[in-house]
Amino acid sequence: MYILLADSEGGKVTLTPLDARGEAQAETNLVDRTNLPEAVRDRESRNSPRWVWDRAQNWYPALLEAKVSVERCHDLALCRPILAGSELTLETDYPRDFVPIEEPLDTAPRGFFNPNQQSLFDDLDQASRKRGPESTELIAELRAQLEAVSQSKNPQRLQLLLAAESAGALIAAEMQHSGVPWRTDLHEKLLEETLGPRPDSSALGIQRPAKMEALLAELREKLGGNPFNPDSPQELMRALHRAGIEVKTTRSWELQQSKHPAIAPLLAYKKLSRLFSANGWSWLEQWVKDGRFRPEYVVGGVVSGRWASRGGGALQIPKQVRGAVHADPGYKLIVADAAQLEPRVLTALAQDSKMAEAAQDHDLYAGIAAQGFGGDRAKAKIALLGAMYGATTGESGRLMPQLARTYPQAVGLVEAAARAGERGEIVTTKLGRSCPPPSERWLQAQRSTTEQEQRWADNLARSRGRFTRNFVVQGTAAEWASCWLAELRRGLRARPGLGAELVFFLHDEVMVHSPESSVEQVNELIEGAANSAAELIFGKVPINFPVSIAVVDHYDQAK
DNA sequence: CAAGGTTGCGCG
DNA sequence: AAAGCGCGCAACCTTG
Repeated sequence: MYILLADSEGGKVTLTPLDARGEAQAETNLVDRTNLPEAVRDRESRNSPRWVWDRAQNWYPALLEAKVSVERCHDLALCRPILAGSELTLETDYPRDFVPIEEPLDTAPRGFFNPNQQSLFDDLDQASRKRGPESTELIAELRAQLEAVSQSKNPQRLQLLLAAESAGALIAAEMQHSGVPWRTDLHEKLLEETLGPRPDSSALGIQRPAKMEALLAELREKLGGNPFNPDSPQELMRALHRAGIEVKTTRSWELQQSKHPAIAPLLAYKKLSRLFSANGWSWLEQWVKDGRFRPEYVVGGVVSGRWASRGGGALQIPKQVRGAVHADPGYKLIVADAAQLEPRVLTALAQDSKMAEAAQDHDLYAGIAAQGFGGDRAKAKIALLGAMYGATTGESGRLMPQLARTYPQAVGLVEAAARAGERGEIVTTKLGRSCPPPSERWLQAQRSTTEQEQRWADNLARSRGRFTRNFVVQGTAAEWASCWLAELRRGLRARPGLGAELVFFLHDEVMVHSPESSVEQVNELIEGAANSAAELIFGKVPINFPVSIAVVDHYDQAK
């Protein structure tokens, strides 16, 4: 059922078979680290166990490198904080003072297993790898986690959450391994067309690309000819004020309000500057190797359970450069995103039947608009987003009462989450992930006495209310997305002949790199996985979670 | 001069 | 401070 992997003496690894409660089942095997991939492959093919390890990130990249993949795992380090913080385990013995599971790697060179840098560290790999936790320690942790789930208020949901999270750990490693297909030549062409030729980095001084220099010259001239550094907000602000442009910040949206002739070149400069520094030539050199962008994903890196990423800005690939994300010859990129995921999640959470009617429409916002906003889609969208984010002023705030009248259930749910957060309580997603409790500082502020302090405390309370309001929706949406991803992976593994690979995931969007001949079948898997995810989390509910699928050659053709 | 904070902007 | 949630990163700027 389970096999636990742990470091042992002298470069050996223990494989410990365990039963469903984490009790040792058969004898422990000791294998040499170099023989581990073979051993894993063998056990995997025989009975497809659930692999247990301190963290997938410490084991799985090396297995993938050796062309060994596994179906299922239990990632102790990912599951621990979920259980320690969950409202559902409050009455269990699982310790709530969350201490992260020790990281066995030297953390100094970040992304140690990052394939982008592996060549630099190949020799150090074995030598500097500190031993991970002992198997006895890990077995005890597994038992404690399994017991916490079974004693919890809802074992099924927590079990699903932990399984989805662990599947996420596998998928993250696999996607990092495969990488996003990236055409360096197309990216360079874009850079050259937009910025001019690559500046010579061997020359001294600041090197701006030609088109940035040209815009800068124009900008300086229109601001009166004084030299200043446009990349310094302070200097830029002074230069603008000298020219009589009275702005409070140098943000683009605010600059846009002004009609001054300097504004156009300034905004253009900012745009180019962003491309140059965030996704320019040095980004390409650092992150794209052999036609693949291999970001490091941090599963559960966001409080709400969303993934984060480290290095390369993987979750912020600008629309501008998406043309460089390009399918290989004979392949397509299948880009699928869940349509209006968060409002649909809210509908299911609140079991708001009126909103469920609106959700019959593939375009939920259009459905809402038809029901209560005179067909004005933009208004409906602003109102709904405002409800989920906690808007109080502006157009969004004004639309709230109207929304609350039409959808008392849905609005009531987020309002209740907000009030709980303001009181300092924790709130919980559908599958049992709870938000962090308020900090000591926050609690202390709430006990303050003077009027001024109390105003600040109210401010903090409202701010926490907006956080908890959004947490239940964003967190449950993240759970839906994890299940979607895991179900899709399962489908793809069951049909290896398709030759399709998951290569990218972004909150509510997945990208599959698929041979052209497999596209139709992959699309079916994607839609099937979405239905499965909805049913796993919410059961049989009359709310659909449609996905929009684009089959393209390059990413900027999607949406 | 390294560490940490702020500004601004990219993404959902 | 673009009305309201969640992030990462580069560059500038301040602090120790």
